[in-house]
Amino acid sequence: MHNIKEIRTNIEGFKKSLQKRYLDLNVDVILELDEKNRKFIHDKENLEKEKKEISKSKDKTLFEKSKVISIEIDKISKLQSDIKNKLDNILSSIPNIPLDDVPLGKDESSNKEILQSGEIPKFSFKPKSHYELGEKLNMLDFDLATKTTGSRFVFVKDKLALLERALSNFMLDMHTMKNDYKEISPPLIATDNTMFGTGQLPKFENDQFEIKLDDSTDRKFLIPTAEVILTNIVKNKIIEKKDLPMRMVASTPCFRKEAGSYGKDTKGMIRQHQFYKVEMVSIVENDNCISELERMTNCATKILDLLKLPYRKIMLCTGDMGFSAEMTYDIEVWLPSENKYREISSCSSCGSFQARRMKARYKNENNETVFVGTLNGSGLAVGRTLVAILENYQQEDGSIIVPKILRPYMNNMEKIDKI
RNA sequence: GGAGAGAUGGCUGAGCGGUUGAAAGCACCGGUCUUGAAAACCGGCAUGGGGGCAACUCCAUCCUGGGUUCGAAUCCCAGUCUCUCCGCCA
Repeated sequence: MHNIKEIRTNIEGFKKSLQKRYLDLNVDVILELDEKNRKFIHDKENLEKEKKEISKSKDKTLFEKSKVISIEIDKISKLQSDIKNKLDNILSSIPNIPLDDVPLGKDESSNKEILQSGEIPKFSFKPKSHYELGEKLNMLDFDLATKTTGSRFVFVKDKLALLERALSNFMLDMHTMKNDYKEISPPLIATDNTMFGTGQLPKFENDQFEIKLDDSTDRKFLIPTAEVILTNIVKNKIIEKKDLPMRMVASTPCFRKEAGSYGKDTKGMIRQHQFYKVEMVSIVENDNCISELERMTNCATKILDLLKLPYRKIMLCTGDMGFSAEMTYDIEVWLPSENKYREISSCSSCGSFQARRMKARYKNENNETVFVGTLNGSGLAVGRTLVAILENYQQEDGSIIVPKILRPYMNNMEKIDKI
């Protein structure tokens, strides 16, 4: 959420920033609404002052006049709040502004590769896709999910279910024991206001699963990522400086409609309506966002290092970043069947963008109340990690070697085999 | 599901129709004292918005939304949330 005051005082700068996002937005409309809004506020306040003085004077002869003023105030208030709503609607749909170091570009072709790591496996046979492997093992069942639920769902069974659970546990252990994150098991449902805080609403409502829970006035949604519910822990709070940074991690199912991705990744479990993800969230002092982003990204890549999966780290360009981000690293894991890297984690700094929407603040060293910085990153997407293990660790006979680091989490199983 | 109680500043907590934006305490910041710290004492300390270069000033806000009144933190209605008791239940 952008500060209208800042926009007003730096129109050209704001326009330029939006151009980085390749956004076609009429800034003049914003300024016009802002001006109208302020005029109404001004008029309204003058009347309110007059009314206040009458009531203070307790002069009965003026009471009738006060009534007339009240009616006038109501009229102006209505006009003012309509304008303000329009303005807020526009402002809350404008994405965060990229940091200067973010490469300029419209789409993923302008993303910048930072590094590659790990050895891409060589196969003496044609590597199969994860869904072929999983179906042959009788441990991934897409048809069954279609029958019970619909497309873009899957039944994970038997040893792969264990592998999935092992991955969650392994990742959580790393982040809690080595990386200083506090484990949270949060609600999987969030209110509309919570969804607004992290930026899923109002613009991306079509991607969300709304559910009917009760007749309360707020709306409820299944979380598309634990980022939503973890970040909003600090909503409407003023945090003590000594309590920062706050680092939290959760393993949760995530629910996404994936509207607009028809025909994309329709096979397999790359793109599902429901998937597990281990999510890291950091709440930091605003100046520490960049260093925390580096730290968080390292926490994510460390998991891939330990699993011995080849990956690369890229910085997303201005046009490819998510709505709330000011800088994003994507981590992409190597998938032999596709012969390319696929996203397995995305770590973003949101600066104070989400904090402003959530009204999440802290007292800085000058005792001023200022907005916190928020960051989120997958550490990692569990479903896609499962995919990566199946494909990278596959054997010619269709069995899967269990990565060494996971074996303690899987009753020391060394291989996933049919039977 | 039934019956009650409550929601006030960063926190705790008074106030229950008219200088109350709000007592008091804690926390925090500045000062005196101290070799330094602690204690004690003095002072400061809510948020959002409008106007002004600024000192400053105006408006709103005591859970949310309506209503009564010249005037509402205080009265009325609706909603949300929290707590206690009873019932049901993983």
